[in-house]
Amino acid sequence: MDVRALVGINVQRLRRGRGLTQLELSLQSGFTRAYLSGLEAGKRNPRLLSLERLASVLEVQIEDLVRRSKSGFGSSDGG
Amino acid sequence: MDVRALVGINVQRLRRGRGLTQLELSLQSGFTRAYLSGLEAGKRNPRLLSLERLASVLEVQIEDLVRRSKSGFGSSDGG
DNA sequence: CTGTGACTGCTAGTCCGTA
DNA sequence: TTACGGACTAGCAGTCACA
Repeated sequence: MDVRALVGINVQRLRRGRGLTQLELSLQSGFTRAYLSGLEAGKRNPRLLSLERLASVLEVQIEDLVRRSKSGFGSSDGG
Repeated sequence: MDVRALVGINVQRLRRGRGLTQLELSLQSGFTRAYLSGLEAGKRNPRLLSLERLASVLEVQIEDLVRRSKSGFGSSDGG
């Protein structure tokens, strides 16, 4: 699981959780809709301040964007 | 407190905690020493994958890099 | 309402020298 | 051991058009 995909999933979940469309989030965050689409798809490598901006609009901490959802706990990162 | 400064502080603390110099961290992470210097000073805006790389070398999660140290809890962000 | 490809401008990150 | 600045390269942010 790529971190980018992880962030994408979290953003989409958070966005939908707040009943927002990509368009609405784009308006509030200042990012374009097309960019958010790619972001949620895990195809983008956002900057720290971009993450901050997103977290702010979604009313969460940055750590909530990079945190793994619990669908299997413990990283099987053997090395 | 800027997020960039926050990350910088965390990186420096974690690095020193592991007894590493900037040079050693640069070797292990692949980033240049000059860059790490600016990063720890909070002057850089790293990308998500860069954060991941740093966290990996420091053996922590990305969230540990963006998390606020508890030196006064509660953001007075009235928002 | 959302995903994708080509394009342009900006900047993250590199390399080198100095204090 | 670390901080700072300038020129350079590669990759990303952001846009438009199409489905």
